[in-house]
Amino acid sequence: MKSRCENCIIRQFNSLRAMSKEELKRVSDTKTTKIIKKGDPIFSEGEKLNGVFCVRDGVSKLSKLSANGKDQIVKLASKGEVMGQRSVIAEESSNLSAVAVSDMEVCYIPKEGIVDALHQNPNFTVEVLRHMAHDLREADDVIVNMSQKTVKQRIAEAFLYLRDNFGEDAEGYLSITLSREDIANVVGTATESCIRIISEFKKKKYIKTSGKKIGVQDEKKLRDLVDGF
Amino acid sequence: MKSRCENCIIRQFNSLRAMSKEELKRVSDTKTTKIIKKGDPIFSEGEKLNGVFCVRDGVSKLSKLSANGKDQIVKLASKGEVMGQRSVIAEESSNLSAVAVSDMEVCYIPKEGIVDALHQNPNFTVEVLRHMAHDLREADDVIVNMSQKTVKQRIAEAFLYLRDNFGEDAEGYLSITLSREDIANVVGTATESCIRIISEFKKKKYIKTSGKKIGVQDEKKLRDLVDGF
DNA sequence: GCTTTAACCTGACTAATATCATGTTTTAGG
DNA sequence: CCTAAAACATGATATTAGTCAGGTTAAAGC
Repeated sequence: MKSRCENCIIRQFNSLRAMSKEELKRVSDTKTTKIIKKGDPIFSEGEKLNGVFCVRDGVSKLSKLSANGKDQIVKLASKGEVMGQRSVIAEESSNLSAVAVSDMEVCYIPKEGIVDALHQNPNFTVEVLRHMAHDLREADDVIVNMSQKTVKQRIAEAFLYLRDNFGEDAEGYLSITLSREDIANVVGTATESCIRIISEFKKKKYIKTSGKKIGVQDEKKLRDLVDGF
Repeated sequence: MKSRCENCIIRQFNSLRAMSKEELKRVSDTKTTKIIKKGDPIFSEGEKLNGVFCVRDGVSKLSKLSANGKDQIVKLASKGEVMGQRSVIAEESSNLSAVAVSDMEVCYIPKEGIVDALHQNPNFTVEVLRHMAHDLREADDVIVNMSQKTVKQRIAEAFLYLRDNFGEDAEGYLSITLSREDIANVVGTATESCIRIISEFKKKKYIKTSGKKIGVQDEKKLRDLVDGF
């Protein structure tokens, strides 16, 4: 049994909510749902995308390979986010790779349904535009953080960001579990430096760990650090 | 005598070209043209924008203040570029400040004409969307550069970027003249470090200078440096 | 359950870059 | 034209973060 986009609550979180009944029906008829295992790729940098991916469950990292062979994670996409929009809209091959960070369920939507709606339904287009404007603002903020904050500050900020955007479990650990290497690739540092700073934070009781899980323990201290106190 | 948007060649470079005759007429009727002196602000971070600014001549730096008091320049806008779009679309106050880097002529276009066109003319909306998708890709590239490249590489890249995007004069100097501090703020480094590296490049004959003007002299060496050779 | 591999961790060293101090040149204003 | 301020420049030093090398622990495959 295939579920319908019309009934998908995920839609409430993204631009698809601005689609008309008919547009949504078409999208639903052409979409395919995929199960993706943790660690598996969804698409790769340079690949021509013929559709977008709507995340129903799990988290994906969107990264770009740098000249020195390191992956810079530019965004983490979770429930409700649409991946590959930018490339489809700009009619360019993807500038990012997407890899599942946890087990995922995503819907693949062929671009035709999206592109046609963009040209015919201004409400939908404006909605997509708003989303992209938001992403652009976030990107500006990241640029400033990268150039003006220390690695320590960026790691502290990353934990707060992960907690605020992905939540925490009953014991106060982050719902999202990233490897140290992934965290390093989010903040743009060497894995060893990242591990060292995590150890330091743990020693200072800013955070707590349990296996791979990490939990924010002293929000204020972390925030002060980020703000430069 | 007031010039009309319909006849403005600048329009060819931006999303306004996708507007209908009527929409353009309205924009032209409500716009005002301003002369802005080098160093003068156009708008500031946090300010609520009630319109966008279309650059007719000159260059503006778009920057964001970081916690440690430094300005990070996120973009340089020149002829044909529209500033403030993002904020107007997202209906947020501006996340960036705009300051004239050279004497400028800009047209201020009240947002109503833009917003209404966005909701009524899908071609225009898609055109704006494409532009923003492009900007977002560039932002991703900047993030990777910031985190993965050395200051030296970023400065080398900046000179090549400035030449490719703003051109050079008959003697081979960059058409755009930035202070050392501005260059430092583009690449996200300390002014002293920037000056030092410029001196080094000059000594190695990668670039030449004449007063404040800088010219690319050895493109290949600069490019090799950027690419990590 | 054992073995292999990947992830995590720590120390020592090095390279890159920021900061501070100070001097010189250029530019702008009266 | 003169003077003050801003921009440019360079040296010395301190700090940050990257790299290399060697471990330990945890996880995955046979």
